[in-house]
Amino acid sequence: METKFREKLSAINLHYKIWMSDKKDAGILGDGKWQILKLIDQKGSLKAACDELGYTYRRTWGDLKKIEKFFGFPLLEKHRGGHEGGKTVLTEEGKRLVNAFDQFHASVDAMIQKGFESFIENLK
Amino acid sequence: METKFREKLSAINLHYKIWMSDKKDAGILGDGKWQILKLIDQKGSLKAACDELGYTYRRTWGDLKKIEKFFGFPLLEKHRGGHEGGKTVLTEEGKRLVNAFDQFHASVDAMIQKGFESFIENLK
DNA sequence: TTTGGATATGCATGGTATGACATATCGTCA
DNA sequence: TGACGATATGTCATACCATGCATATCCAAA
Repeated sequence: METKFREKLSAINLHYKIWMSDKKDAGILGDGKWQILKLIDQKGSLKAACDELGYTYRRTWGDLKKIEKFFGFPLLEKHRGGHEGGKTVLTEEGKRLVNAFDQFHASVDAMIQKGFESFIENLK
Repeated sequence: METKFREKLSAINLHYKIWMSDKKDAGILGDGKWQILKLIDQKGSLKAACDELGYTYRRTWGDLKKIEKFFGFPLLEKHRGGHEGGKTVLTEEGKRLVNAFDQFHASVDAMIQKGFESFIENLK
């Protein structure tokens, strides 16, 4: 089947976002916070993680505050002071959350890609 | 396994968005346009569809213009004038696009829900 | 040939998200 | 014990986008 769509299909880029919210739809965890949590733990520093991802410290700090407020317990071990200025790593719960989201995301990634390919086929 | 997360898990709502864009990341088709396209065809009217979904006519009109500009051919048959003021229905291509997105969305819906349940289980 | 209601489009404005800036606090190590 | 650099937090400016308002255009039916 030849359709008018054919020549445009390769110009289409697929995007998607998954996130979780509380009852009031205030964002809790999404791709952004997930990434930054992972990188914070890897680098041992909130600031360093922000710098690398190009996020502002101010904003990220607010995001992390929200997610911890929602759960009611810390996901991060934050330390101020010291010669290095401070450091931040994930708590056990933080690691658990990130790992769960890792798995979720990986399974969704694969499926969405497959579904998108079918979508394109259907338009050919 | 009993974790600190347990009591909060039921308060978490899952959301996701799928959309397509051109190379410049200008939105082409997403949940909003998909819904409105379907409803326009059903109602035979752009205005009626906007009213029902609570979208502004002004905005929706702009959205539809973008998607048609991207594809380079009409997805809608728009008629002005007449006693009824005018009417709008999908072209063959419009229907084809909506149907393809219908299928895509349905398959993703089911899969994401399943993945989310596993995510919750992992946190228990 | 007039009327009515939907399509079509420009523009002004106001609210919100975001970033930029400022500054306080902390604690370890040299 | 003082200096350093990261954590922690308030505030203000602004850029963006959604919304609303206004208005032009069209044509079938009465």
